[in-house]
Amino acid sequence: MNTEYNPQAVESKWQQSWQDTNLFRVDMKGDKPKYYLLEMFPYPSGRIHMGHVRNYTIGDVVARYKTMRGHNVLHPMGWDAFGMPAENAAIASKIHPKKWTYENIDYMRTQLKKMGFSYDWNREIATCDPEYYKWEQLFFIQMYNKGLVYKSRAFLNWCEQCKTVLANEQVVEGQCWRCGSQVFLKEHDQWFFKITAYAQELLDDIEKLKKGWPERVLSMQKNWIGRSTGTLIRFQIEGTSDDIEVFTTRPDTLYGATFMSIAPEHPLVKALSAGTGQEDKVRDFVNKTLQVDTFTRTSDLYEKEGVFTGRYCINPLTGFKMPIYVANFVLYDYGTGAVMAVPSHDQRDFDFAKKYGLKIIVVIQPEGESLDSETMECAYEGEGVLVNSGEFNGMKNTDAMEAITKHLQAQGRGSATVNFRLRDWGISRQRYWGAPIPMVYCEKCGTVPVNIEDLPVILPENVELTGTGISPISQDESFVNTTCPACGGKARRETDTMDTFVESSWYFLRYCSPHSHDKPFDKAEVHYWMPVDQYIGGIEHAILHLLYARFYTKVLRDLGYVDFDEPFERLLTQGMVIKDGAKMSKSKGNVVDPEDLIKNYGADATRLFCLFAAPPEKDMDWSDKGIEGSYRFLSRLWRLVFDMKDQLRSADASADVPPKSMEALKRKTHQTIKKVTEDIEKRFRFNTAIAAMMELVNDLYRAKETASSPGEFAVVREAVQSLIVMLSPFVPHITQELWEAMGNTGQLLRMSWPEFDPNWCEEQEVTVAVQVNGKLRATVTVAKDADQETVEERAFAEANVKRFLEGADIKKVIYVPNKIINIIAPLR
RNA sequence: GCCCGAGUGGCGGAAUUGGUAGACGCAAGGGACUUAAAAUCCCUCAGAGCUUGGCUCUGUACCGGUUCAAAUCCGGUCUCGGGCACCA
Repeated sequence: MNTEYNPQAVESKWQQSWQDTNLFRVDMKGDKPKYYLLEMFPYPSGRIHMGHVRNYTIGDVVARYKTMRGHNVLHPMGWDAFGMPAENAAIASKIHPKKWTYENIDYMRTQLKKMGFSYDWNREIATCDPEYYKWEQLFFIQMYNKGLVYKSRAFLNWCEQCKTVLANEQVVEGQCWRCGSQVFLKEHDQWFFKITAYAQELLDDIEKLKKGWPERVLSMQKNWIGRSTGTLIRFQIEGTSDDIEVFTTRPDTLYGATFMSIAPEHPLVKALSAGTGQEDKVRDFVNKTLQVDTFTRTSDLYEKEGVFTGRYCINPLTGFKMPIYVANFVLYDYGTGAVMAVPSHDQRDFDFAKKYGLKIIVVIQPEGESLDSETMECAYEGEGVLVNSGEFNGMKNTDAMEAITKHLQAQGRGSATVNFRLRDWGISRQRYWGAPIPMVYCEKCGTVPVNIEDLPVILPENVELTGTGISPISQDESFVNTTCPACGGKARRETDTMDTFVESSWYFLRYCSPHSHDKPFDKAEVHYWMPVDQYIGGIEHAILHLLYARFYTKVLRDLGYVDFDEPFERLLTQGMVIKDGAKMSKSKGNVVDPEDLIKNYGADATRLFCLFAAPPEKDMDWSDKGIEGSYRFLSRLWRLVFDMKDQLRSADASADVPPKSMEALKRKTHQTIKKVTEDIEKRFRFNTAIAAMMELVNDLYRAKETASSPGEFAVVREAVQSLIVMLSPFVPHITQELWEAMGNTGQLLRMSWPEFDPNWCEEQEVTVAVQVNGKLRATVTVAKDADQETVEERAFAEANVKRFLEGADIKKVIYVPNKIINIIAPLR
């Protein structure tokens, strides 16, 4: 053992040892309770960043802790390896995405090993491996056969920069989640996963997640699913037998519906305007609107405009001829893409009606007021009583909602319905580096799934990447041209690839049996390990990945693969790593490279600071000075053991009765064990756990000065030994080295977690605060659980207490044992 | 606009059930050791005041309330962060 703490030497020594002994290998043998700890796997972008370091350090503490508590812990790692950066790198520097990806994986694996994370590398997976995406293609076909996958032509979010469509979840404030450029709507053929079929279940099962997931994530998911109840109403288009369908949450205002607004993307637009003389105007308006990016279109400031289609529809209750407008504010995506407009009771419709001179009819009167459609200056959106509403006049509007819906139902013109904001998940990507969609287009048979025996549909490697926006594999004739699985005739393959979020929707299942060749995963293995007991990752996936994975789990359940409803029992969303008040980014120049930290301070100091600087769920401020503090602490720990190593080696840690001089240290030791155990177990508060261990080190430095006899060193040894074991999940390398230096053998990961003795956790003397009229006037030290009389006697003896009691009558004394005594004594 | 969270020293943060606010660390200042520096060790460190080895007052975004006692509970306000949002 060296005098000086040299992290590099210590860390590489033990990393080698762990690898050589397969220390982190797990399987489902044994009678220990299982524990599945999962961190969100990284995209192999090239190097790990501080966000990974923080995420995986938190996970590693829990994994090691649970192992030491006697659990059989599955702690896997892999690569979310399909995705656009690989392709962009290929376009920019002519490296094949596969080569680029696998080189990155190799480098990042080395980096993760240098951090000392306890992954079972035997279970490593990369989603770009055909052995992985083969099963995804199988799921796709099975979902297709079950009606959970369909193809449709629709207006979709298009990112010009990435040359691909995006799912709704991947558009943030009208911008691409990946590159930040503006998103436009563009008409496309797309494959969809029918996530809406699970909308209600996804919402209902949030209840099951309440005990283990952060409230914040659940409320975001609830918002996203966006359930609202209302009425579906069919309006007949004048002069035809066709209908326009509308979803409304205000059927009570139907008598006031005086016109109709439909989205520019609505498929009826063309037909409606045909032959009315409005055709040109409508076409120009639609084209103009479609050119506006999504962000502008959905902003409050965007001018509300519309064009009359030249047609009318009939209000089913009043028979009123409602002009049909194409309006730029109507979302094709929500409800039916058409809205019945009630200008008297909806501000937007009111503004629109004023602008285009459309009729306004008041149908709800608020109590004690009388609105007049001629004079009203804004819409009335509140509650009231129905007027101008035929047989419903006089009814409260809240009652009228149901009554009118029933009435419509009887006429065959409407029905009560539930509408979700959630849209089906569009998964086609017009990009190369992804899993091919296993479908074939046959001239005779139409769209046909690939035969299951023919999977995987391998992504061709010999392609040219130009970045022009045409799917590269569509250029590969040998890939595209195939035979129809049904009739054997000439056919063409689908050339879009799947959204990479599909891969991350089930990778946690593959980890359970990563080498399974004949099926996606072994049922018994999955049954043993799943669900994930603790999932850890960034809040940025609150909706995206976490919603998709929940959906996919339910689909796989319905396909008979798994028998649980939710994949992740508990979720911890860790905060971002911030420096100088901003998220680390190249453009801001505030990036800290973990590799430099490992080089300068070692992995242990890096891990320690990540855990100590803030509680895991909060954003963490990076501080260059802070990591020096962590390094200082580890050096202090090193010296402590080094200075005493001879005495510690010869001391007997099992001596039961400590000498008087060491009672305080023994007490502190057991208090620290209790605190650290509870902080990890109950609260995930690693920062306070570390603070407690720092206190113990401070006390040990004091004890070191006074200890001389073997009996005293026995207590010191117990303290140091417990400390090293407890610190090992946090800083596994230095602790292992010190463990050995003290004359112990074996891996700390195989040691059991120290137990505290409750008798030694309690102080025998306590400091009781003495208050007079609620203000602190003194403190007295008394025996633990001293009775009130004793404490009172001591309290009254305090000079400062006497001073404040002078000229006062003691009315009442409140005593909380071991804490506080409050003397209530108002002045005379 | 609706729905969540948060607000404590110069800074990161602690106070777990309402019971001594500021643990632990960083920064800063002072001292010891040293030829010197680094490292290390020790001390001070919320603000104001005073009769200064100690004591008083104020203090957990702001205003008010409940309570013997509030950072913690309740009502209101402000600020910041996040989500949803022309959602029919």
